[in-house]
Amino acid sequence: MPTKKKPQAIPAPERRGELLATAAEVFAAQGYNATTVRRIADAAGMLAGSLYYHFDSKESMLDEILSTFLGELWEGYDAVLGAGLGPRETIEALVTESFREIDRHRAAVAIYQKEARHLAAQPRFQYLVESQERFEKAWLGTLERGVADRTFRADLDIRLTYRFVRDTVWVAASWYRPGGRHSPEEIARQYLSMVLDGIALRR
Amino acid sequence: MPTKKKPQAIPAPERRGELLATAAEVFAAQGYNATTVRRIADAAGMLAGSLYYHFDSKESMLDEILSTFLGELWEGYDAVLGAGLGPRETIEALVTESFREIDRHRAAVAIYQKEARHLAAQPRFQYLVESQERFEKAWLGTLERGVADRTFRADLDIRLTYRFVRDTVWVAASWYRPGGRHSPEEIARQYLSMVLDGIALRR
Amino acid sequence: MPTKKKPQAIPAPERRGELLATAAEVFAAQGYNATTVRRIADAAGMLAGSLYYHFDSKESMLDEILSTFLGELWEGYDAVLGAGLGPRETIEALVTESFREIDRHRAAVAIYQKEARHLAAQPRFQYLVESQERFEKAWLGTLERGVADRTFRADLDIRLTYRFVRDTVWVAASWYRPGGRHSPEEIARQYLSMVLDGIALRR
Amino acid sequence: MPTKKKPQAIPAPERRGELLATAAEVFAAQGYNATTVRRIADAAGMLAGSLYYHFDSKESMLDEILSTFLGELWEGYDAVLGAGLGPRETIEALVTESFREIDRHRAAVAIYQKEARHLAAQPRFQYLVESQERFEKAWLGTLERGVADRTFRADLDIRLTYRFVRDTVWVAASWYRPGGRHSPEEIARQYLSMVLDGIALRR
DNA sequence: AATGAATGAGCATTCATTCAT
DNA sequence: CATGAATGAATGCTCATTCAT
Repeated sequence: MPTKKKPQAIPAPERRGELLATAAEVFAAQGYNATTVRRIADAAGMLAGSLYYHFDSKESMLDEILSTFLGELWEGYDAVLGAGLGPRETIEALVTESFREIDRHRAAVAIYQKEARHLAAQPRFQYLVESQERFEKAWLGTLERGVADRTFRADLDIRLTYRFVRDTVWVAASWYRPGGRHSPEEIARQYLSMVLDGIALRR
Repeated sequence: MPTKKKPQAIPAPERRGELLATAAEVFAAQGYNATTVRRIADAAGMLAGSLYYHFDSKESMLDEILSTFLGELWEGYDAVLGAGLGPRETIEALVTESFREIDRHRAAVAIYQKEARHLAAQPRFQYLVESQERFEKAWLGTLERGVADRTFRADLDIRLTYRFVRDTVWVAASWYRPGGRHSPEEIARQYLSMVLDGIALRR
Repeated sequence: MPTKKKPQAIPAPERRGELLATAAEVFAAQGYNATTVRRIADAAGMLAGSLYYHFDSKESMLDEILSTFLGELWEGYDAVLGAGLGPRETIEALVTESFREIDRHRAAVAIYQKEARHLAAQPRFQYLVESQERFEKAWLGTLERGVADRTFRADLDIRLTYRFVRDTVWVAASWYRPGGRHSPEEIARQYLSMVLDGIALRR
Repeated sequence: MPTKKKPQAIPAPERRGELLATAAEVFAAQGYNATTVRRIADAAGMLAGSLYYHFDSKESMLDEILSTFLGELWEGYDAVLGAGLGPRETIEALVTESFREIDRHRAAVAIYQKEARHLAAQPRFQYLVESQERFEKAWLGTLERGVADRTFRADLDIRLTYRFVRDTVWVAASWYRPGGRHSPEEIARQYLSMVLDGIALRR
């Protein structure tokens, strides 16, 4: 947790961040719907009603958690996509960036995995749909470039391949624990090795 | 599926099955907790209270859906595991069987993915834990055999590899729609090709 | 339970009686409100809905149980009250008759004790109020006669005495089990001895 | 009683007490099962859900009402039983204490009378059984001492006598209204006179 | 900033009752 | 006579949210 908040006057935006981190952890552990505002408040050491001084609603906490996460994710992705790398290097960089993101925002990623689909139906979470579309465009485009320049195999259904790679990376958030045996970079390397070269021994 | 039953003298135990299929569909679409008994009843064309003539509780519907699914899954898996196949053929058969299961029980698989973790804490759903342990033993054992006999690569963390393969297969339930472009067997073949040989073109 | 019902044709009024006895037993054991129609049906070996062939409603079962009991009770009481006995002999006869009634209709008496007060508010059970009024008149009148002719003590509040005697007798239904150690007449004798002469040893 | 609280800074734990008194009154009047949480809330001038801010459940209200009552009852009883009185004086003191308790906790006593038997089956209300056993031991023991020292008659079945005295006292709660014509002590005196010496005039 | 108390809508579940067969 | 299936109103309870202090 960040520094001690200053005695007074200043709005203490850090408090927001702390509370959101707490909320994200609980949402990830119990699921958004199953999480009561009271449990978040308990975890934050306050009463349920007090959260409403900081946030409009339970939903707006979720909103802020997800949009903050997606903001940072796209910062990283955009840097990769704008770097002019080849298809294979782009995939490698995106996967590595993804595992770093899982490391930094594990709770947010887990929430995203569980809740994105049904949240996407609400206007408020329209940006989830947009993000997903950009996401698909970036990955699918890279795979297509790779097939075209013979980096990737041409005999696979490309949408199936896209889903394979995408899922393969992100589900890791469901078991990944920051500070565990493997660093995000190490996990990325192993995953890339499996995705690119397969698990069968080459002869 | 909520097709109206024919105006004949249908035996009745089928009614249970119909209702469970309806419930599974709704659970899969909205999540177990977010699904109200009323919505299930709506989908079944009856009133909420009427469901309780057939089932003890919302939870017992979930229970019956999951245990039925796992029962059939293990029937298939046990046949594969008892067939005396080599590691690669075993993995191929398990993956194919899994996609067939996704095809037959898409809703149940989706529910399992979303809810298994927190349900496992309840005594009533202890069998989820047991199933998961058997599952892990079967897959991990096969991978280890494969590493030993040089079917699979020895340079990968084996637990990471297990998770990779496992997740890779089952998340497919989140996008798979029965009756779509690809048959389960076709999807299995493509997934196996990616998992075993990778997506990179071999030189 | 009575004789085997005849093969057909005749409406079998005995069946009603059997069912009412079953219902009374369950009402007495669990309380009227807490008793579900299903439990009565279970105890009678049929399904809940089937009871409605015999009775209009759960309430009408209760009604029939109570009115039958009160009918028999008043038959006995009226015989006593019309016999021209002295106050002490009247009290003795009423108490003895009451214990006989408890012996014959234990369930009904227990139900009466628990439910009469709040049932009395409903028009349908108006007869409970009337019965209670006749009851009070009979007992109070007898006690007053006894005070007047110096059979009973004059130094006691007569309404208090009435309640004392009345409650004393009827609560016995809450612990009395037919076929137990004491016959109704034996219990009546002991109660009368206590009520009339007290439990203290006379010097 | 639902008197509006004064517009001051009242400590708040009193609120619990007020609500419990209200609930007890309703339970006593309608029976525990027949009482809806909504009716209690109505009587307290709030909505049903609001009660759950103060209490865990309807059952825990009942629990608190009964255990509070029994706690105070045993405080009084223990003082009497520890005072080293003779059998007759002990009975007199217990009866007087009981009527005082009825005066103070009329609703709780009435609830106890109606519900204790079936509540006793639940583990949560085990203390009702224990209390009843201590109760029986105290009364039965006192009666036995009295028979031994020739204070009480030897020609009566002692268990029957116990039930007689016990019921005789406690049913009074069903008609007693605090603030009525007779003080608890006056009623106790009359009851004792009847129980000990009988209602028949001595010659 | 936070508390304590309350709101009100909604939920899973129960149950007396109905009715076609 | 009895069953199987359904109804619909009510019940205990939960929970996001509000607001005066």
